[in-house]
Amino acid sequence: MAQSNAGTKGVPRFERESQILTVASEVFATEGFATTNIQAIAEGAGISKPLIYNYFGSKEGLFLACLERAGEIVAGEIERIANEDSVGIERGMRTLDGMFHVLEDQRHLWRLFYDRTAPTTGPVAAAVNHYTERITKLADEGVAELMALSGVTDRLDVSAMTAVWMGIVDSLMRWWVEHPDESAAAMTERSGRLLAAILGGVQ
Amino acid sequence: MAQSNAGTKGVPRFERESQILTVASEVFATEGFATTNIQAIAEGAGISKPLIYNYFGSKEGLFLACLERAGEIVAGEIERIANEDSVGIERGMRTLDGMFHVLEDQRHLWRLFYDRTAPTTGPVAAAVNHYTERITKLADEGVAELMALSGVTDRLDVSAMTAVWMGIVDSLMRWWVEHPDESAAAMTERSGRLLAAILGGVQ
DNA sequence: CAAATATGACTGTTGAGTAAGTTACCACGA
DNA sequence: TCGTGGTAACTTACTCAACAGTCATATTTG
Repeated sequence: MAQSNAGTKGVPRFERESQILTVASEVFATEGFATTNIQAIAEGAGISKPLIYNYFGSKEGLFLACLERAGEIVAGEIERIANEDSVGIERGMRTLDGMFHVLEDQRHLWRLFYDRTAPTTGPVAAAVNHYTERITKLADEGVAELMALSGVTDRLDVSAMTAVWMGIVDSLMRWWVEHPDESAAAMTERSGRLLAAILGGVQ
Repeated sequence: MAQSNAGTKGVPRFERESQILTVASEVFATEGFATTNIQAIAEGAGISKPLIYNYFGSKEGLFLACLERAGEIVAGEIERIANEDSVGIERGMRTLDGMFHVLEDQRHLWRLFYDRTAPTTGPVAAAVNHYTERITKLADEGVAELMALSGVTDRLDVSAMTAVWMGIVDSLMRWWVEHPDESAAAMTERSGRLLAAILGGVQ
């Protein structure tokens, strides 16, 4: 059969992989793993489906690669900030600021880890666990510190508060995705105003 | 062909529908619309797939019925509390308490409205919009009131804070699903302690 | 026996994954 | 500087399984 469109376009593997990952991360993060159509990713990247399978092996393999790239960015930044010497609310605000800055041009990446339709066993589940644990561990540590300042040490309370904190970050990220004109710096400032409003509105 | 298992089992339609909805809501809410297998719901309810199609027409029809049942419960309760006369943080805490109580035996229902894999057009999308708007409208109103106490009136700030507030409720619900032994009353008390910790931990 | 409740066994489509090949690039020898 | 062969990049056209949805038929109840 005539396959007149085949043949290399001179794009080296690494570059093509990275381009595919960019497209795939956005699609996976917005549609969810199960709903995502590999064909659509191929079209979005301007290539054919088999090339994706050549490079990533399977849909899971592709998703895994997306997770790893995103996970290193997010977990790396959170760990970097945890190693600074802020505590309590201050540490929370710095973490938010860090997230806004590293994810400014790829805001959706955060959502890759909150996908109910992703496989719950195998390497994907392992990677999700790995990164969420790295992130949750530091969140939990920060939250425990904050709560201790008010004399709360109950493990369940700390665990619930950690869930709430992660939920807050998640909400802000989602809100940010829907407001593409807002800069990272603007988001940091906004977060500060929201905090102040809570603290001031209680009387 | 011999279909020896057919024939009525004496369960009237309304009762069967309601039983199917209970099973379906839980599966849809935990797996997501796209990943959910109708066959699995049928097995969970101890009936066959065609019966579901007889009663609900399609997968979307079934999901829609779940949404409507859950939506009325949640939106109804939030509206009831909004008509009371609390404001600010107090109103937020009462809303939480209301949610914990009406959803105590069906905690996952809340998640039905946060499904990225649900259809984005047609009657399902319309229902999701209808209920999230009813809920968000009241949340936004409450949040605007709270923020006004601190002198914040910026629309974007209020909108972001509403997103955060809904995210907090969502996180607590999710945490609750993972801690089935906690009662509604315990959750309300816990929420109070978490709030106090934030307010106290800032100095 | 009419209507309601119920099912086994099918169809059709969608989409993950693959087989088999085509085309461009590049290092090397003459 | 011009073949030439090896390899990396790339595609068309398929297979196959899962699952939404349907059809024809069976059983019970009033």
